[in-house]
Amino acid sequence: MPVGLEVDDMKKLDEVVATRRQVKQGQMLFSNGDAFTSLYAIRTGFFKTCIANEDGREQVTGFQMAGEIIGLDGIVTDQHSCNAVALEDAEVCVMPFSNVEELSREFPVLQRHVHKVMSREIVRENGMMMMLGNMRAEERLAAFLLNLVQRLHARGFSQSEMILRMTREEIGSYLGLKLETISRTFSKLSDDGIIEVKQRYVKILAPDELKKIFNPQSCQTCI
Amino acid sequence: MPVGLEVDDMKKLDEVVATRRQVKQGQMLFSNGDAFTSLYAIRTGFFKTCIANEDGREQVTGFQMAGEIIGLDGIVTDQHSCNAVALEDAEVCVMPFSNVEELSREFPVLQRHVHKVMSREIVRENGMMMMLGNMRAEERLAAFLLNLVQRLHARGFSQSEMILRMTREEIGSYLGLKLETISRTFSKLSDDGIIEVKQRYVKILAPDELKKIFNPQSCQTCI
DNA sequence: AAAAGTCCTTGATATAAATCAAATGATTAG
DNA sequence: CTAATCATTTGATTTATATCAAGGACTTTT
Repeated sequence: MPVGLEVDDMKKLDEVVATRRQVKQGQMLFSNGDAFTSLYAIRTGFFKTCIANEDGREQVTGFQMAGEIIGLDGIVTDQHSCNAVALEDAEVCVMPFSNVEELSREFPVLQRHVHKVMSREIVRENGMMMMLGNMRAEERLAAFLLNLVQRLHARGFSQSEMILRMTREEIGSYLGLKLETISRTFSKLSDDGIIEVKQRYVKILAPDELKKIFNPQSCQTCI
Repeated sequence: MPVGLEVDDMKKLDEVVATRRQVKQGQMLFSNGDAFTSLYAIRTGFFKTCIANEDGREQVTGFQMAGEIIGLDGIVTDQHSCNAVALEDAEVCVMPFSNVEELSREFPVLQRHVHKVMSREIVRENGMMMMLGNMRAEERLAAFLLNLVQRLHARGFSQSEMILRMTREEIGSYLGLKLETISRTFSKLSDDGIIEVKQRYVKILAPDELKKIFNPQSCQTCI
């Protein structure tokens, strides 16, 4: 994944991702309390990570798709502190963390890459704190849809259409809202002609309007 | 900071933290957009990190005290994405990140330490998402106070008393609440005899009651 | 094809926290 | 020492979202 490596070096790096693992829809890649041994690079499929309170309340902490890394939560205590659930059949590369660390010492470019992956996750979660602490339901959903479609587009999919892999309840949990609020907000955006929604299918009809909801200042067409 | 090093190794590590920097109360150690060059280990003082929306809304993303590391947000883009503001006169060790990376390659124990620091921050932010997404005002403030006093106690301070370094507004921003709600919740906890509050001074009178509010299940004395 | 189970939508009502407002208490500047 | 500013508390009211409830749509099972 990191660039700037020689062919021979690449072979060494391949060792780190030698083994793969299939995860069926609904199954867990790892769960809270599991011993931490490896990071996982998602090859195909779609995951959610979530944590649960003692009194049963659940918080989805992220949705991850192909090319993204999960498992970073386990490093600090050598135990995972969240559950990683496949929302569709998935395949991951298992990257034993001791290998990752060993090769990071050998290849500065890999080391830098690992650091960036972790920093990116910290910055993402900072943004989530802003969402959860300051934004209204419509803003949260707009930001969520824009982020999702942008990540899908970066993987070669449409920049306006998508099939959601998660339920309204899971979106709600991620955004700190109840499923009814998610549903109502979808309906509102649909009534306003900004998106088209049919169950899990979402089409963004007016991306600039959506951006304006998320962030009134930064809209391209309304300056 | 990491353990398991020889004396000679320690000297090398000292190089990484050779320079120090004073930050006066109210001043910024770094701010959004600044080039990222270094991590900072807080020697003395107290910081907040915060991000600001384009439309002026501010989210405090963390409070940091002696022994903690700030600046990890800058790694991913080589630019800082938040502001770090000293809430009291502070001194930090400047750790040029290139040195940190270089020495990490040489000393696996340091490498592991850096990874744990980053993972800890990810896990902390996961917990904040749970707070902001699922908990009521009283639970958030209880969790906040317990966390703060626990960190202070780990540094040799009282396990029941503390002087807050931040305003009600900053606590509110961190917890996704308005300052009036923080004030009312302080008053409620005080009326219930769980804490004593006099402006910035807080004394925890009934720690188990506070834990029960934060997490009804995990209380020691109520099983 | 019918039944059962999810998931989703929508309406009516309740509620926690926000907002607006004013007074009080602390801290800083002159 | 006094004025001025800033931080905090408290009350009254509003509001966004949660909760409760019911029906509808889609999916899976039999």
